[in-house]
Amino acid sequence: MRNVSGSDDPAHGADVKVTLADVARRAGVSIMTVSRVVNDRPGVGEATRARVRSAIAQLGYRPNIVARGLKARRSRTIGLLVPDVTNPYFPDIVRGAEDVAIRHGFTLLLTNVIEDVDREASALLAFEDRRVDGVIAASPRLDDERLLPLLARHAAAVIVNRRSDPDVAGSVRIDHEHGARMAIRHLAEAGRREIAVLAGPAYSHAGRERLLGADRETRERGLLLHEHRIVPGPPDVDGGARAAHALLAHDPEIDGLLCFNDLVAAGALQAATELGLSVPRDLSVIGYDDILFARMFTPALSTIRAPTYDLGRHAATMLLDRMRGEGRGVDIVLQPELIVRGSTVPAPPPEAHAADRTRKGVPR
Amino acid sequence: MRNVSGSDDPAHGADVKVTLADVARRAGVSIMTVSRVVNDRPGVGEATRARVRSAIAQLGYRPNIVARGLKARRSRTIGLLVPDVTNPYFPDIVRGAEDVAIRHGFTLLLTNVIEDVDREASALLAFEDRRVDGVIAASPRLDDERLLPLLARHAAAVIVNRRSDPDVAGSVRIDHEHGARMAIRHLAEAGRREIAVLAGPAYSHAGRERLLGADRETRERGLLLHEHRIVPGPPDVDGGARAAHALLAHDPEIDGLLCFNDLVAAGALQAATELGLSVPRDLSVIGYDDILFARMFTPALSTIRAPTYDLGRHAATMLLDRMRGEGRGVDIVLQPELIVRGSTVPAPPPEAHAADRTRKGVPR
DNA sequence: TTGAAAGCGCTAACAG
DNA sequence: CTGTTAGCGCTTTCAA
Repeated sequence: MRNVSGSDDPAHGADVKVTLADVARRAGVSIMTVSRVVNDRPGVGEATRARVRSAIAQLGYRPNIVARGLKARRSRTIGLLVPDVTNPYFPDIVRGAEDVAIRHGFTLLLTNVIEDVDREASALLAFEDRRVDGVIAASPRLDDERLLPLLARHAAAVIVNRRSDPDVAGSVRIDHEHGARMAIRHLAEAGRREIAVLAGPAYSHAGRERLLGADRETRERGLLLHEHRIVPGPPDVDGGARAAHALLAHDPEIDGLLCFNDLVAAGALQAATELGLSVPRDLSVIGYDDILFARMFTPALSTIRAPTYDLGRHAATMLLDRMRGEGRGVDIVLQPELIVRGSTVPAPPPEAHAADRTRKGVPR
Repeated sequence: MRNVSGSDDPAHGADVKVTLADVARRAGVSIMTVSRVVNDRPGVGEATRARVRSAIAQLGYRPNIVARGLKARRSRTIGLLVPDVTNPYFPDIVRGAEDVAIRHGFTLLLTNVIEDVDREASALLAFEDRRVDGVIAASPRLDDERLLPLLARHAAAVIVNRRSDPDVAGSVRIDHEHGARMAIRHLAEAGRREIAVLAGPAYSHAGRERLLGADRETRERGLLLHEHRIVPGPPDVDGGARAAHALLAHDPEIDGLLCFNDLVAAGALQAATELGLSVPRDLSVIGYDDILFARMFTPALSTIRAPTYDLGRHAATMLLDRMRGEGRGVDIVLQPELIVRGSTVPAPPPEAHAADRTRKGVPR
């Protein structure tokens, strides 16, 4: 019973695949009957059904998804595109999406495009070649001009972290403008007036929305966000360190720094240390995303928490809906949350507040 | 030219797929000729080849990998199994494997089994149903009894972080026994005598090897590793915090702690803080893996660096070899490296030593 | 309730 | 150099 390889044949070594025909022969029925049983379709007598079931079990039959996909035009596979799994922001999205997908019998084809737009485009084509049933593009960097036609060729698509044409793809995103506004407001309330932004990759849509929010919020507070205090750069620790170093060395007036994400913020914290600046005394640093490690930095990083797992979960759910032709025109916008820690204010509030309740895998 | 959807038909919306037959008709040749051109096979005149090429370009033809896989029995897909992408240890492996795979025209089917052995087994079967060309199992938790038959059904397989029967699967692993020995030696040389181990999941093979190394090394140094100072637990921050809290609260003598991985160590650092212990004064903590964030903890975490990216790279290379029937019987064992930071010794040495050279995305 | 025939899009093997 | 035939394992359609 626990023998996956069938009882007739120990099936040591590969390529001894049992087909519908084998099962049919064994059960003394036609291959169509077996197919019906396998797919739980009506039109098979109880006795026959039982006989077929037992043949399936004996032979250890498993349907060949490739063959099924060729005929039936569905693969029960979802293509998931992420810029870089190495950034802890994305694995949470992956897990959210995967949990939903698996529960519905789908498998994820994950592609990591390493922050490379061309690889992004070719990954989308590769998904198509493999006839995935739908795609989720997490934080795509391609411009609409190139992205939308590529997505339009898929039966169903969802974009994470960016607005989209609802006919082409659903959209699940975070209100980044609001997130950036919260961050700026927090910096301002901490008394910071000379604010700079490490803006991340120029092609990031989320980044642009945050910049918009930061710009508006500073303006409304009568602060200035000088253009040369908006510094683009790669969305990783190294990129953050370099950008922050250059920025702070040339412009020591800066006392508040909003970072593209927590990795960039980690780099900024390092740069500050190298330059002999004390955080938060001389400089307040706020990140974005609230990755698991943000609270372990020194000082612990204030940040804007993005509900990443939910982002993935909603994206997959929405995709499944769209595959069934439902839910077109539904967009989901999730609200981020301000998390205050030691990198922006001298005396961090007690850590164990309500904000920590949604995060799994973290003590308390 | 840049029009992916073909020039005849704007092909807005999905399911307007161009087939070999379409191209053949357009080029006025047989479908076999087109197939030869697509696959860069000889036996087609230059003129014809050019004509076919242009038809392919005009129609935006892309081969249907599903159909090809059905006939040719290869999908150019590799199944990659990881316990949990949320642990920064694994994304590095993923990237290493993916870089190699993509360079050779393969795609990764990634499955995250969330530290669940049953999901691990079913993921392996799902790979089979999809007729992947080979599988890489990263740190599989299944016991040999269950794992090996599952892998044997695949044409090619590689196990990461664990020994294996070379007929069934290749093996790329880290010399964990040695790694644990280095860790213990380091603790001992720092004057620690009362050593405990947060051993991670009982089913982890890597964990067992490390325990073996720790046990031998302590013995050889005339130290004792009491059985009740070996505490299993989940391999995440939360698990580490709980285990460390319980252990240290009941056994305050402990002055050296070897952790299953850096996440567990992070939890241990938190627990130490909660218990009012100063690291490294009262307690030295050493992790394992050297994830990107280890250096950002407070204090910065001493750890055993595992060459993760290389692990993935070698695994994929070995798998590709085995698919071609080469390299059976070749095992790869990589050596880990001791990284000393502030969590084990009071005065951390200058950070920017040679050890940092292999790690990408980190300043300096 | 059951089965036979046709074909998804492609490639291997053989013919011309 | 080019094309024809057969068939991968399955599901859809239609007939019994």
